[in-house]
Amino acid sequence: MSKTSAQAQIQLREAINKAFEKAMEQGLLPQAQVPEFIIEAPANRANGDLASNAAMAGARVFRMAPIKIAQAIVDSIELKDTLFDRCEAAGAGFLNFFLKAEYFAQVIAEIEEKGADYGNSDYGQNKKYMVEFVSANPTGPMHMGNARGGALGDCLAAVLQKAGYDVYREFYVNDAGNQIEKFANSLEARYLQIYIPDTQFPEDGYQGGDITDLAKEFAEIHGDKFLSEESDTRKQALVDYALPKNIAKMQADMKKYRIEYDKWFFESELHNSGKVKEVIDILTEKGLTYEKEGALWYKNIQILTEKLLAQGKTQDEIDKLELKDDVLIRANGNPTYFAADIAYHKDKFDRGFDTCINIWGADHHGHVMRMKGAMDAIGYNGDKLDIVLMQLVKLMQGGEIVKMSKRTGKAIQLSDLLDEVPVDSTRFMFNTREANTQMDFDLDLAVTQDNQNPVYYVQYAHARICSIFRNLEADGVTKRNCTTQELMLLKETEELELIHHLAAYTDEIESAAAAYDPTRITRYVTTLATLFHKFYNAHRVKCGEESLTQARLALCSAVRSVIKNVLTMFSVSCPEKM
RNA sequence: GCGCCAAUAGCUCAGCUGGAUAGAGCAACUGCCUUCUAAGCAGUAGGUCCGGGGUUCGAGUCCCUGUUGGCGCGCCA
Repeated sequence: MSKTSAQAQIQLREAINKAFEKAMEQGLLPQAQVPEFIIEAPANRANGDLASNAAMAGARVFRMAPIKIAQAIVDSIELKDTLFDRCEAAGAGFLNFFLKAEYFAQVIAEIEEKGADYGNSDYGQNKKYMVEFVSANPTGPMHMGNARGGALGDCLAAVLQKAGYDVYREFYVNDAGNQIEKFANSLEARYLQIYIPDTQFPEDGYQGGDITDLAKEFAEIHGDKFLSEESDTRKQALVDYALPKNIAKMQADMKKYRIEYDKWFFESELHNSGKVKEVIDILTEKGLTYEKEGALWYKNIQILTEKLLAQGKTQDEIDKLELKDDVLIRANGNPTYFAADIAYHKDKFDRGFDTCINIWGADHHGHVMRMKGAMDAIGYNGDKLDIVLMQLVKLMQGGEIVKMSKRTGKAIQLSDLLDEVPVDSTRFMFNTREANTQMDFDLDLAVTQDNQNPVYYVQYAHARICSIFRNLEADGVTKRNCTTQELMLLKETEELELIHHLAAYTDEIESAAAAYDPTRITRYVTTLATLFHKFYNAHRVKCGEESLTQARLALCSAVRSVIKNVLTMFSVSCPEKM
């Protein structure tokens, strides 16, 4: 919470509590427990700068009409040494509070003083948080879902940092296991088809054109010499060629998308280091595994049933879920993805993270409960694993749905998107919709760089302010430090609305962090731009009065500073001219 | 069948822990540039907040139920 707005809230809460006490002492209210109440900004400023439901919340305990309680508080409240000017009882029993002009002046001064640090919070108490996001399979190109996950994950990480968490970004590369075998089989088939056209392609293979291309490139380098080799040798050579290429491409794409990971974590390391075996052993020691039909199973039903019973679910409700046990080691001896994922998350917690956040596609939601349960099962706290589920992106082009799939070979890839749509716009647009909502991404619209795009609207406000400064400087008017008295000249509705919104920034950061929702900040900054544009159209900075001009310059400077603050945090550029 | 997510203006979506007259953008219509960037602003029009119950001073928001849509329920990841 910003210092000034926090100060106001604290003062108000205290004043209301004291007013309750005083009103009870004086017999205006019967003796009772002071109720819980909230303080909020009313939608309509005619109802004050801040409002409280304290009187309505007390209706039951005081056994009085809310409006009468409100009146008692108004009569008893002392606001002399606060940032508040006055208090009114209104409506059904609301308490409306009006701020003094000093408050608004103080907000501007605070933003000026803090600059790029404005909005920083110690909310996160420097806790170590990992955000794992994108983590696309290296068997094929990244798609639109990865694009959304990248923008949401990276900006969530940025918001958490701003809110005072110690944040670590990680990409999990599934460079082992079943899908790599499929990858190998697909590559082999495409390679063989070059020389033996009627070679059969595996039914569950990856049909994307990228596989054919990789096989061709491989053939151009090595020719037909792998035709005579053993299949295993041939597949190994193909994977050794293609996998690093795919991974390098993913890394290049992420970089282009302005995402810098602290670590690219390779699944193969978990297998090679014995960490997968280790967690399986732990589970076995705890009696949570059994063998059936040649495979090793994990007692998911038992673990989740215990967990859900502890949460107050009934056995009947749990039975309805039709829980199933999971395989850890297949009959063919290979560990499953699930086994590796338990080892991966154990490793995360072993690295000292307080909380691990994963951004997953909604199609993985079935995995959430059992993954958390598995953490509990190995003796860790599954509640420290938080999953943000992201509904899949529906890609629209020419009014039709473009089905995205690695297997159709017709998917629009992340790299196509990055070639066509500016990164600023892509990152911003994906942060205009909550993870929870299904999202249509209109490729035609995104590709067209027009003014419908909210990112331009925000950038334009910034450029506009820069232009004001340039023009006034050309006229010999330079911003100087204002006194509090001068800043108190900002009295117009548009000015005060703007300052209110500026003051709310730190709160917004904290609530976005708490909700794991960076899209709130996108909306925040869009609203900030709107309020600035309204102010700009209603009033002139260069208005003929020196002090007021300076006060308005200070306001403009504060708005510019906060816009830049947000855009920089989200790695979106902030042009001074447009 | 079971579970997860959703349903708010013609379209895309906000609405934060329940609060005062449900908001914005796009699309439509009307205005505003000889004065700091019109990529902007002001205004008009547009709503049974999916239906039905319930909880209370008060419900778009919470609970129950039904309907519709997306996703999932593998020795896939």
